[in-house]
Amino acid sequence: MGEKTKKQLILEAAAVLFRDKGYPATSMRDLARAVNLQASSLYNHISSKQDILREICFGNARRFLLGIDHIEQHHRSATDRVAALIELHIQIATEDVTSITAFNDEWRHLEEPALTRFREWRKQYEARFRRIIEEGMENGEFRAGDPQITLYTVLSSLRWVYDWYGPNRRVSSGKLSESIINIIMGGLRRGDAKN
Amino acid sequence: MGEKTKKQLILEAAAVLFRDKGYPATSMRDLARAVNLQASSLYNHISSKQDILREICFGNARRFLLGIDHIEQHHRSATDRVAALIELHIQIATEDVTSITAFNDEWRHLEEPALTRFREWRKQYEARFRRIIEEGMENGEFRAGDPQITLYTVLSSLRWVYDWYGPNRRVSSGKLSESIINIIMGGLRRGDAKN
DNA sequence: CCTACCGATCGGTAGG
DNA sequence: CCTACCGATCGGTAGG
Repeated sequence: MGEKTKKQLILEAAAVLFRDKGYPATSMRDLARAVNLQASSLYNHISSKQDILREICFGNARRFLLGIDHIEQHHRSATDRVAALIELHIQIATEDVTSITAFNDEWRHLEEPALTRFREWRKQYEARFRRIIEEGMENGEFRAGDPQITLYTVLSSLRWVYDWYGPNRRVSSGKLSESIINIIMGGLRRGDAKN
Repeated sequence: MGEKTKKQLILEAAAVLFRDKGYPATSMRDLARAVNLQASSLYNHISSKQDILREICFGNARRFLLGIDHIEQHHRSATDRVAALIELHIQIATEDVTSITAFNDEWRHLEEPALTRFREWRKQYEARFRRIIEEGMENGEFRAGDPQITLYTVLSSLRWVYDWYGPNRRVSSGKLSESIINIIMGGLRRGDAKN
């Protein structure tokens, strides 16, 4: 179990470096220095640089998929489900900012076959999210619109939290979710303004 | 002027490579191959790899700053200004997708002093955008909220267009702007739903 | 977990 | 615009 902890330390240090410099610009010597090891000693805990990226990306993909599983089971209306999904993204982002940023920005450096698997998972996640938006549009909870454009606008609007939360924790995770849910659900415009 | 054209070709090829592989993973040999040159011959047109990144990032920063200049002069209400800013982002993204993606994702690989200068420009742009949101909240056009959180949510919601537009041109730039303005201004929820 | 080291590739220069 | 080449650094292995 001493082994296990060391590997975890390496993965965490790698996430920080990948976030700050990106995967290709992070050398195994950088990483070794961060955990007080020689570069060659890293290979007692991980099998390759690519292996580290895969663990980070797959681990986070899993968190999102488990999250949407739970939400589909415990919420019924499209409004509740979208609100819960927004909360999920904020919660994941705020409880492990560095890992999620690496996941978001560096997945494209995955090699095959991991890359295809990762894209598959993401496609599934997006399809389920889009289905919820479509249901909301069909049953009148949401205004009509292009579900794909709506999906990407919502998903994308959550991404800044990954880059921003951490150095700027002046706002609690709960307050942040509430603010963002308000903006996404209700828009900028005041409710009593002209349509 | 043959020189000038060749440099432009190099910058465009570099933008494609930076978008696809990222700045650190793009080698000067990759770039040379893309423009049918030997790696060493690139240096007759550009002075360094860093020089290419700087031109791409500064050029796009300029487009955004000129855009917001124009909007502040020609629009008065916060609603019009935010709508015009959204259109600006979509327009810039759709008329030169590759360059803008490199600008968005690779600027952090700028070296000093370019990095500081770039951050400065971005800070100014964000401050002006935020000021418009604050004015809208003060005069009642927009619902009250945290201007900083609102700013980032709006800015971020526009970012997916950079990654997505290009292979997916099934939607015109105008239609896309209209849809996104609707979502950001009015939110997901139907206007007649409970608050 | 270390020392020693590998072949490959990097950004860039010299010189023409 | 090319050939030839530089020192530095890369991810990773051998062997203990």
